[in-house]
Amino acid sequence: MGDTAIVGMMAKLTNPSAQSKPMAVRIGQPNSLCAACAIRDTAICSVLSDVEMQALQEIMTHVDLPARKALLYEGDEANFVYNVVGGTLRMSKLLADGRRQITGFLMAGDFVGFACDETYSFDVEAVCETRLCRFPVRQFEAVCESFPQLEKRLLREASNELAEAQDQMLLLGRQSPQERLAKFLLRLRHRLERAGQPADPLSLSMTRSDIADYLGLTIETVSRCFTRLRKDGLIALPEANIVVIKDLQALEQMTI
Amino acid sequence: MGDTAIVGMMAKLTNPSAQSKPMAVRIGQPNSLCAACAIRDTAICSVLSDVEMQALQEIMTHVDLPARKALLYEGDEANFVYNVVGGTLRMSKLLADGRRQITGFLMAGDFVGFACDETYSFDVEAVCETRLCRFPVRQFEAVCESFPQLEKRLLREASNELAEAQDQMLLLGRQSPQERLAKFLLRLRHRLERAGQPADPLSLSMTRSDIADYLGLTIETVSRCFTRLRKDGLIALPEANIVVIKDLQALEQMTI
DNA sequence: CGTAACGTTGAACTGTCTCAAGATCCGTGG
DNA sequence: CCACGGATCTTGAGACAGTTCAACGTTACG
Repeated sequence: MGDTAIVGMMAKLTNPSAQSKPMAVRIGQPNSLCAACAIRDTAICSVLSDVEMQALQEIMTHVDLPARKALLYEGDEANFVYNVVGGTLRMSKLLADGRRQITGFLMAGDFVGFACDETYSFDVEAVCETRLCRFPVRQFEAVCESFPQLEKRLLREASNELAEAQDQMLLLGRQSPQERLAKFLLRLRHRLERAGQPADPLSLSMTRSDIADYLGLTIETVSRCFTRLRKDGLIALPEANIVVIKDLQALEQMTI
Repeated sequence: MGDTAIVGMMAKLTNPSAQSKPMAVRIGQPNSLCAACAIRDTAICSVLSDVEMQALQEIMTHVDLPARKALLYEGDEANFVYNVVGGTLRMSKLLADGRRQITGFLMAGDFVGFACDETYSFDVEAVCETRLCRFPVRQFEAVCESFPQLEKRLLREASNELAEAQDQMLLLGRQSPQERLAKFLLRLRHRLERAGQPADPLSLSMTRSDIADYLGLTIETVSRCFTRLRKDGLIALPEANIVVIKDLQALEQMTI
């Protein structure tokens, strides 16, 4: 019974086209069982045994966000760290005049909250309906003390993000709009596959504006690039948010 | 006696204008004393006591690189991690046709070798004469097991780099050439200050080509931006590689 | 059915790149 | 000591890619 509810929730969270009324931010006290969680084997929790996980579960609460709602803002005190359970978020930075750069999309299994300061250095907002589990950072650190493999896993996670960030710098600094979009689609595909979500008809949860701010382009350029890839037969676009990859090799060739 | 030699070495390494004949790669077996090292209190070693540091020192060897020599290439087996003792290196990624993006400059106190794979995902080359200390990654991990504060320090280091990477994405994706150069100069100033090196007349160890590949621009655009900043009175350029910041506030204002 | 958000397309503009030439600095060798 | 060649940096002119501005189409929703 409880399980079906979770499954239903996850179905909605992982399928962006299944829209529903935005609900208020909900902080769930009644913890669902971590052992049965969808990201049990992919998130940082995967390095803990079911018994060890008790310690995490005790300090964990759920956060549910409707689409477009912010989880945290740059400058906020970094009091919590999170795991994404389902849905998609965008991490971004702003300039004074409103220019925005999205530094990454966060999806099921991702860790949120690497902070070098007392405060976050970025905004995080939900792209679509999203669920996270939340840990008070102090207590989380205490759990890390007990389980060194958790800290090691965090370091692996950070190293991964660092490598991705470097790849994104290459994209932003030296690749053409076409190449950027191709890389974006391939990454998204890879990311969804890894999260065990449908990736053949790629379903985009983010808008053209989000993609543009991620790729360092304007929405018009992004749109033109989609059209170009479609006309060249590399992709199909049954709907604006549904991408079918028709020539994987050609796409991959573009990004090298 | 040994100490004076080290001091002399460091003077050369930290002052890019003090050029000397390029020497071959030298891997020093006779370890200088870590306790007396210039980066003892800024690098990751700072979390270890002199006694604890013995464990690191035992597995450490020095590497000396002449300018332009590579330390490692993308795809190499990630068998070592490093600390930069003195000098400057560039970390970069290449596309098949030779386009290059420099993802960061490494200076005294920086850690090298965050790898999410069995292999490095970037090139690292010396910009000027450089010294590093090198640790076999397996043995380094073993030392980490013994001293959990070391792993914690690494995580802090990675989180820092991640925040810098995100700021660089903002720069590459959304800032004008002028803003990019201003930000670069301020960062370099900050970085040198932190490393305890002279930062008032800013002495650039990297070429215009390096700066261009770091900022996602061409060398011509970088040159024009230098000229523009000079004509606007924000900086002075007594030599091409010496920058005097004349209006710090105006520069800072540009980057926000 | 009307409005608002989102996406696409076209035309003109503009900033950066490309290409080319000249200036400067450095180490080398006559 | 000076001439030379190479590397680096600067500057200019023209080309072009991506942005800006504007209009239109589509979809979702009250």
